[in-house]
Amino acid sequence: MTLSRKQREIAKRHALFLEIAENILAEEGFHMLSMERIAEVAEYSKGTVYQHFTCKEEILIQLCIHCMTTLNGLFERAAHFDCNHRDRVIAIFYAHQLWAMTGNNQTDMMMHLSMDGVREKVTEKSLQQHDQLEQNLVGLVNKIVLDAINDGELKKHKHIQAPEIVFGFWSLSSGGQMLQVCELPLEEFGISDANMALVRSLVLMLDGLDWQPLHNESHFKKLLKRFNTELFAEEYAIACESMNKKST
Amino acid sequence: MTLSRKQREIAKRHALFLEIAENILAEEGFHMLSMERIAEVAEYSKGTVYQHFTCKEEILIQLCIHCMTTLNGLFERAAHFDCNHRDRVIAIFYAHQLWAMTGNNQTDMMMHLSMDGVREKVTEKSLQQHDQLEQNLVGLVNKIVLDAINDGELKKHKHIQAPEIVFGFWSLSSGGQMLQVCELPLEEFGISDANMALVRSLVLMLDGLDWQPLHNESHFKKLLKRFNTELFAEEYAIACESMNKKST
DNA sequence: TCGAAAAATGACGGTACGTCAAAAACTACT
DNA sequence: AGTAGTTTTTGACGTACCGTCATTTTTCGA
Repeated sequence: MTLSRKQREIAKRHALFLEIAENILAEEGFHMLSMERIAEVAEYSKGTVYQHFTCKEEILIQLCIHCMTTLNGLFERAAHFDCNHRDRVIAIFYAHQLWAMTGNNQTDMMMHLSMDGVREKVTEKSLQQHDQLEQNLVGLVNKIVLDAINDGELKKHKHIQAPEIVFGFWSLSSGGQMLQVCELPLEEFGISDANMALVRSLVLMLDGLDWQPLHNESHFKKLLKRFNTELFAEEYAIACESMNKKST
Repeated sequence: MTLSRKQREIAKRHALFLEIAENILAEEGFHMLSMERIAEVAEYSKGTVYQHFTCKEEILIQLCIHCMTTLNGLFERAAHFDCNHRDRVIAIFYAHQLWAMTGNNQTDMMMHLSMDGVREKVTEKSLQQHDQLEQNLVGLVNKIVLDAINDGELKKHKHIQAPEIVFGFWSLSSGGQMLQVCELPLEEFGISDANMALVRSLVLMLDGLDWQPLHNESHFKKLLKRFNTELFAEEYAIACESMNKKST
């Protein structure tokens, strides 16, 4: 019992540190995140922070793991939505966009993680967790593609296999988010709603694959509405709120 | 005259510093790049390096500008290749992939640039140069899309305009490169040739747009061959060499 | 209440950034 | 050539952050 209470306290502080780190990241950006600062805000000393995280990068990857777990949940939900496989892919893609809008700087964080020198410094355990989650996310989409082929929605292509299709989706989505994160003047380029542009690009790919059933515009609009009201009602609200805050 | 000689010397050293920075970046990664190290390798003192670059970030953006100038050249060539508009888009996309394979860590570099805190620190002049180049690159592709619409290759879509289409291409390409740069085990996911997967994804988007004339496989193969032997013969050779070196 | 074990602390060594006063090199004029 | 004035180069310095570890403080059972 005593031990357990102690453990609970430690876990709580662990979460506290992560939360503080996330706040700093969201409000002041990555370059302002430092161990000293976390310790200061948490009113602990640096050494204590180091008892929870072997290094700065370890905090980063644990935040990422947290993010990806959320994302995994969203994807799972989308993958089991009551619709055909084609629309499920769109649902997952949409979930990714929604997620990026929801939290602050989450995409940014993920980008930093994939940068040079991070994977080398991080705990083996965290690395495995991270890679496992990544596998899950990709696997989920991959399975839908395969299911679609099995169920006849999608014809097998000679020159592009399921994993390559998934890679294409993944590139489109994460690339689009990256471009949004770096302070590009997208409006100047003539893009008012980047996320919608990305979803429509995805649809282009699906159409290019001749993935049945093809949409007409009204079906597509209805589908989006279902996402916002049924599947991701809560997330949609948060995303809207978050967007409003930004423009204020 | 005297002044001019001086200026030439300064320009030469400027280039030297940039070259050294590029080498360090390519061989040891971003986290090993430091002003001290550049000075040491160049056999100058730190202060002298700071006379050329106001800060570390300034070196980064100037390297990026150099990269983007090269890229701009490739894109220009591709945009005037003797073929239809559809194939020109593919040529530009292909150029981007080839470029990423050519140099070392160029994509990596560009990613670092778009990260938080860099744009704030950098010279106004460099920033403008960079943004101008970016505008050029995007504008080039945008123009091809518009031309294709004018020439009847591509029908105007109600719900996705030219800039959004370009944004889709851009996301796909840069996202794909990002995923390759972070040390993802793409083979494990079932992807043997990521760049080909990306090009094929692009073709899916074009097909989805019903951008005429549609390809059959043999046309596509021939087109790629033309890129490798006519349009980008030199770059293709360098890219192959670079790939071999990596696998050694 | 006490003493051993566990936890928290912050001084310390190290690295890198960016600055600036002093030293060195260069120029032009006598 | 010698010298005075200007420009360039230098590296020591102040600051910030990382990660470590000996010392101090707290905890907890006897």
